[in-house]
Amino acid sequence: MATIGDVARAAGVSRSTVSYALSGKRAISDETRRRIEHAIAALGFTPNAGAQALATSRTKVIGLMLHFHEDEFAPAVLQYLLPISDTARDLGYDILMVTDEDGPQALRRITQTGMVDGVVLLDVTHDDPRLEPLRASGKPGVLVGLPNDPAGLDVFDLDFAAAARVLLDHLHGLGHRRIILITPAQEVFERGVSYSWRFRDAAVAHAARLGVEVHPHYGENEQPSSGRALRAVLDAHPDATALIVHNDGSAAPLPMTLHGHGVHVPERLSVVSLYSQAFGRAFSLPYTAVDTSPAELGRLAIHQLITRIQDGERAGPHRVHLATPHLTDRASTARV
Amino acid sequence: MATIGDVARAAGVSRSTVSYALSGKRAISDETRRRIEHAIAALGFTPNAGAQALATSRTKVIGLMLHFHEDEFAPAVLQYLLPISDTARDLGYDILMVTDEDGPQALRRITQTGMVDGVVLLDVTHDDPRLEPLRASGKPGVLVGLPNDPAGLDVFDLDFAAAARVLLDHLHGLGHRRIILITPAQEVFERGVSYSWRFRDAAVAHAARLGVEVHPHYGENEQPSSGRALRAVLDAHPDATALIVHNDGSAAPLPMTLHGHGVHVPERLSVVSLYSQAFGRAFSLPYTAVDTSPAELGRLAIHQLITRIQDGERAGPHRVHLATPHLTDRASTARV
DNA sequence: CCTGGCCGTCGAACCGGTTCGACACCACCC
DNA sequence: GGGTGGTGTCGAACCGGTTCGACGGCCAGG
Repeated sequence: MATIGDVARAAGVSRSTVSYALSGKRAISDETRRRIEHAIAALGFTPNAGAQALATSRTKVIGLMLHFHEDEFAPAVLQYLLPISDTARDLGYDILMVTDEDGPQALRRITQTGMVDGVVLLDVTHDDPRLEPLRASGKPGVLVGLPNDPAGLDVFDLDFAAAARVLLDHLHGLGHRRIILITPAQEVFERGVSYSWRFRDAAVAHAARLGVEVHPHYGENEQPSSGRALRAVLDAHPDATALIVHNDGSAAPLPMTLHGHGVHVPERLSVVSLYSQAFGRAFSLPYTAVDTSPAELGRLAIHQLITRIQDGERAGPHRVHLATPHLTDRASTARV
Repeated sequence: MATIGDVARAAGVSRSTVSYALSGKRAISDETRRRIEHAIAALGFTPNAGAQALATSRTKVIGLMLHFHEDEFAPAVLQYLLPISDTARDLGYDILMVTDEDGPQALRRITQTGMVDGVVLLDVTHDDPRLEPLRASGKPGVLVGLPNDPAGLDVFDLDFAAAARVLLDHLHGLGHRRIILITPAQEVFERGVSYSWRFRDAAVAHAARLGVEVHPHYGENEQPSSGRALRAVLDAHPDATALIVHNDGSAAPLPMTLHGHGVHVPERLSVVSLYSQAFGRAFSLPYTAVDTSPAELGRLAIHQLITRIQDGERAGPHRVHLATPHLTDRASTARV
């Protein structure tokens, strides 16, 4: 593997001149630049990442921390991965994907060794144990998921409370007054993933204001328990006219579940949910839903992170960005 | 951030002594080791990854190259990600995840800059353009997916031809003589993903040997086209008694599709497929199927890669490992 | 008592980049 | 004609580790 010294020798200049030609931080004569470029092409020179990192304390790598939990639906996480990776690459950064069981320790490892310039945390919980080591590391960090105290970090998440109100308003406008809500699994609440209660509590509160009955029930993540649970809930509320599903694991098999129970949508039951376009396409979900736009959030998160990596203090105060939910009407709701 | 020099000073020894205490490559007295460990704990020292990489030409990072294609079902790729990441971490390696559009160039970037010690390629095609730059890089590489010429690289994949025979034998044993085969989408064949024709061609050949009719049809990846296509195929072969589905995108919505068409399994139609346990669970698939065991393949691939990184030549000749398929009977087949 | 060998430690060189200060050269201006 | 300023290049130091050769001290063996 050719080094910058080899290039310098081939071009008949010093190593520093080659470095400046590459970085453009000092002026280089056309003639010299030409010879250097020639030598680089001839030798197939590529700067060594380790040496560059050592000299500049910059690695051009971003850490992406995620963890697949038993209680959550794996394909859901995937939707964030790709946009984050693609956006980072467009901006010249690579992604170090970390899925360790022990998040805080893994975080310390990648930050303190200087492997990464910044970190994205996915699936952040209310009292996430990764936040403290992240702050202590001094590296820029951006969160997907809203914690209790996001001080010193940037947050990008959907405004789940607003999403609840949008969906309720939609159903209320069509005359629905008795509504079933399938929430994330109980373990998700217990793990402290705040979107679970941000949505549910806002739904309950808004329902009270509208004079609507909302009956929340914990969803399950896998079939067939998910289907059985849903049937039990439907049976328990025979007079309910609408269903809100806030649970990927329950939404994915929903068409089959409802069909299996002979429930016609929207004639017998109006159904609304929350999921991304990609998710809906993969699982063929035909429901009116709030778009959770993971691609959009991932893009924003990476842009913010890289701005902070490159501009430091000048990037301004830390932000909590809660994206405004948008409803996509797919005609799965009807007037009562 | 504390450096090895700071530790040396605090412990009253030289930098090299600290290095040897850390690596264990030379003997260190108990007394000195104690002082060094003390200093390390007090200063919170962690060796700098860039410096270490520069000095040793080892990064303890593995490149993982994948790409999400339009014509393939996203959740399928995910199944490989986690086991690969977990296994690597267990063995002390981190994962650099690369999803670039331009695979060969991305591969050159991560190998020639010395960012990674080795590379895993997912979803390898018959004539994969990433193989040549990978070989040229001189870094160990392991493939998931069987290419035309795997010289110099290790391959881990399911034996799809054997899988076809296992499934056909199973159906043949139950008396089925007219069988529909849903293959991967046509674009997958055209992209050169060899498992598509390895399975189909073996099925056709084996069927001829058994005296069974097999009718292959390209599947689609998304609903509702996938369902429509299936119905058309079923109508075209009204006398078929069994269905083999070799297509994640068609398998995922299969229960709903069949249910929607009023096809009872296994009374009216015996159904077999190929998918992993995790995939089947996520999509609630109740079919007798060959287990594609992505977790197992991922684990093996990483172990082999790391052996090769650490042992070089001594790791022995390159292997093409085609895993023997195993059938999990879920009672979705019946005697004719 | 001397010698040989092992043990534990040190200093220096090296890995491959970046960056600072110095300086030669030239044009320009007064 | 001498000072000024800008341009282009160089050498040296530095980033933070690893590793090689050297060496002093100690113990065992002859």
